[in-house]
Amino acid sequence: MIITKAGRRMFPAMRVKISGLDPRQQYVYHSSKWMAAGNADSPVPPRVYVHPDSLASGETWMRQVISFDKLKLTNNELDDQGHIILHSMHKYQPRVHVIQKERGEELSHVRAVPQGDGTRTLSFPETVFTTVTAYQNQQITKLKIDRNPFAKGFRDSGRNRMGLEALVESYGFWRPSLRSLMFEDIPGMKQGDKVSVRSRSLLCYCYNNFLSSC
Amino acid sequence: MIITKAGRRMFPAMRVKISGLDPRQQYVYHSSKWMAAGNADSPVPPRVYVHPDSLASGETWMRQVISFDKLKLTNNELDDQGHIILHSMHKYQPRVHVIQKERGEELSHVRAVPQGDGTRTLSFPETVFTTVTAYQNQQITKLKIDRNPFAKGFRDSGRNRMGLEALVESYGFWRPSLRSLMFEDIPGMKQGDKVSVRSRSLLCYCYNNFLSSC
DNA sequence: CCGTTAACACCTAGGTGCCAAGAT
DNA sequence: ATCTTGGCACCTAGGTGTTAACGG
Repeated sequence: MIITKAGRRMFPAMRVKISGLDPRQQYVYHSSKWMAAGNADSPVPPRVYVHPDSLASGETWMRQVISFDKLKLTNNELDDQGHIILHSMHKYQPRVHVIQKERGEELSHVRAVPQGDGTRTLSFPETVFTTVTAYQNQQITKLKIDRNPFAKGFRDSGRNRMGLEALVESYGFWRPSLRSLMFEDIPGMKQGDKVSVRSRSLLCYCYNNFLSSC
Repeated sequence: MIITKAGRRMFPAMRVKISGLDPRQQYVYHSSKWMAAGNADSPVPPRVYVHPDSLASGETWMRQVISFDKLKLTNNELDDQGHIILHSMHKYQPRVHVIQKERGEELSHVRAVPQGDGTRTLSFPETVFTTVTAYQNQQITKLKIDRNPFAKGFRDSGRNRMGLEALVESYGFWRPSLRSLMFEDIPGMKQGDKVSVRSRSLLCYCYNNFLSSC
């Protein structure tokens, strides 16, 4: 994933369909978790992306696909735009937090995600990605240009579509697949089985698994 | 103000600075109230525009000017985009509601504004406007073109700036003036004097008073 | 006759990868 | 060497008044 100082979107965006919620007031958080690869060289407190539709009822969240397409990544540790701060050349795994609204707690881009019974944390291993400042692999570049509407200016309309795209399609990843969610090991959290999540837009992430660099 | 079926913004937008709030959780609503001019020919239930920053603390609201520039007006009574539905050739007065968040009440574009001690309703007589589908007065047109960045394509950069603009400037309206707020006569509401509001962008509205049509 | 509509040219605002230049 | 930066051309997305055609 390309990151800059000014902040760029994550493409493709995390898109999720959720069910099994109580039609009560809920949030959806989205955050990023730093994965392995070196010791603690991250002095920056982690941030979360609060979905702009928050605060909304469970009924509202379940009605349609929840898209995090306005989320922006940056490598600027002094960022004051509320973007998710990442380090280049590191591997990350996006996480989605479903947080039940209780009492008068405030939403915040900087505050840590409240933990406890009211919090569900989901993560999909196929959405793991590596941050870069310039693409290392020409096939990833091609894929981004073909899929991202904002990159249409670089499209080579007459090219033959063979390559990784056809390969990945043969794996059946390009169609949304129903995923059971994976609760993380948060102390005191019940591993309730009522919530299910459908992950979409997996295609490009799959490339990140096929190719070691992105 | 121009209204269409698809929905157009109100220009200039309502911009307000508020003080005297308790730094607790608050909303800011914005709605429109139909004024006089004929009997009840409005079978459509009135809508309100919920400021996108809602829900936020009083501290947040007081920190900067609150702009309602994304509010859209429409003359389509079957509108399903949540826009404010108005009738053409009628006079309206925008209102701002400051609503204290209590319990678990939900925000809604259609629900009526809750009334009681926790609600303050403000209105500025100088922001009264008349709805049209085509401008009736060439000076209003000129003003809109000169002030609205999206209408820059119609600007006649070499024109002489004399006319109503100079006239209104002589009245001192083009500078933000501190306005004491006017609480409406809502039963059971205390006329507390702690809240003050600074209304901005009054210039164009003033034209609506100088000119009978807009 | 007059109010309304929809397509239009022209803007603002912002999201792409590219590429030459800079930084380490 | 390798990674990073900032300006760029090229897009999407959407906000203007205009204008001709429409409709009561």
